[in-house]
Amino acid sequence: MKDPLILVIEDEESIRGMLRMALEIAGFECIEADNIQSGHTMIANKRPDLVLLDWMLPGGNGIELLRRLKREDSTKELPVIMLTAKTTEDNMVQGLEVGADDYVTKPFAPRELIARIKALLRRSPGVLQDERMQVGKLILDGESKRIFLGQEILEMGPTEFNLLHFFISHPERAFTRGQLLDRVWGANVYVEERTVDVHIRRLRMALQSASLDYSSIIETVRGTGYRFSSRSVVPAAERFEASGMHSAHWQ
Amino acid sequence: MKDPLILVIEDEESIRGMLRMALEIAGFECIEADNIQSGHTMIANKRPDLVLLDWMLPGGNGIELLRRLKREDSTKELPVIMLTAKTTEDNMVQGLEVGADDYVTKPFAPRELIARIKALLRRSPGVLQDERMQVGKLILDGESKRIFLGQEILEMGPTEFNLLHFFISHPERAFTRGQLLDRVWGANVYVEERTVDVHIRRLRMALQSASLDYSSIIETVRGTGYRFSSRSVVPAAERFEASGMHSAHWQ
DNA sequence: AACCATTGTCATAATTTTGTAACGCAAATG
DNA sequence: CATTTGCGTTACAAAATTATGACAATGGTT
Repeated sequence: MKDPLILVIEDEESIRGMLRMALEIAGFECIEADNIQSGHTMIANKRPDLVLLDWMLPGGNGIELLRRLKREDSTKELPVIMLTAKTTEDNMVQGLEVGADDYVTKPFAPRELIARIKALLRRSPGVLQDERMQVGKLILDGESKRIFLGQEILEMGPTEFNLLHFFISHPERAFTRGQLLDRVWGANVYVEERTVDVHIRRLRMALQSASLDYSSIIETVRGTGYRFSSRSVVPAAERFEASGMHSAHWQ
Repeated sequence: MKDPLILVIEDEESIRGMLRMALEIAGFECIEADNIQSGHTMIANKRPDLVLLDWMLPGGNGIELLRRLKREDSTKELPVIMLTAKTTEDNMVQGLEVGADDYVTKPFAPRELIARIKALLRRSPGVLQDERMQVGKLILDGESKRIFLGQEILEMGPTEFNLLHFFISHPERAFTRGQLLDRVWGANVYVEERTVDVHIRRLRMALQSASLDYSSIIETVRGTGYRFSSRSVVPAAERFEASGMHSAHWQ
């Protein structure tokens, strides 16, 4: 999985440096801004997973930015940790009230900061996930992270699960290996394109149970890549029912 | 078991937001009202398990609503926690006199609030604690805080008990280590994610008696976390019986 | 104070999953 | 047909992820 991206908005060069080092050691990607202005821009462009925001900043108070972030829907969910020099209760309270997800007072122990960052980050991924989709007798349950074929549970690795998840939500459409790598493996991951073939095979293998064989639901599009198509396996009757909901439905 | 439903009656948007986040992380359902009026309506319609009531509210004092709630039989039992900005003894006393079950002064630590909510919910029957749940031959008795496997009593530490309690109330669903930390250990607890592994192991160890071995009822979901699934241990016949009660029932 | 149970962390072992390379067949090309 | 190109398969070693055992800190008891 890709390293989480942390944006540090802090004007003091030395503190930024320390933070960058601590963050990178802990395995985070790190980008920096030294003022509200560029900080806001970076949030819009780089889409960080979390923001460390200094309380006092030139060109506008830090809490001002925080307020703006929590007001906009697009950034409302973005976790923000306030960095404050003062220990006064006032600041903390005000920060939390405006919507900071946590705050840390300088000087802070890097270890504690990292722990808090992790604590916040672990809440993020579970938001956009748990759906349930079905095509024919093939069911993908995002909650339990399982695949059912009829009554049986299919065993497969995480990558195959993600691949199937992507396919089942983008049916009847051909993707190149490159597209699959970008959208299933994630951008900026350098992996041989032919590796996709191997995972396609593993997925096909997994798509057969004792009684049913759905392996051909993933079709090869020669010269292009692969396509998930229910036409090849799902009987006509079921197909009609499913197609009405764009080949998948949730319950 | 369905998550307890908490109603937050509070006019300040930012505080509501913070509360919602804290509550949801702690595993509660959350609905909100920004004034006495709609708050009262929601209590009647949604039947929350507990109410967080701000002291000062537009359209009628918060304590006014509290008084009304405690007067009516239908809502007399409904636990209410007052939120007050002032630390003055007066308010607190007045609130408790009118029948608030607890009160918390702002600024409050989310952790403390959650703890108090749980403490209150424990008292109301059938909501949080005193339940008895069963999956196969595994029985969790909330009152005695004991676990039975068939005839035997299983020994385990508090954390393992809580973990099992959480799992048994949320079966057939995969959780990340982070989610487990948030919901079993509590929000705002900074613990290494790997620690979950260790407790899972301890729980699995505990889940075997002399005659029965239920350790595999906790499945590891590679790349994600863990899942409590009765499929692996409970015979089909029993499974049917249990599933009808959503895999758990209480007395 | 000594003891015991419980916890959170590490270090290390055990397993699974992943990415590649290699080989052979099948489908286009001409 | 002979070639070339693309894909399916298999086998492996590297990389990730989990399981496990040990240990020190903590907190409560006796």
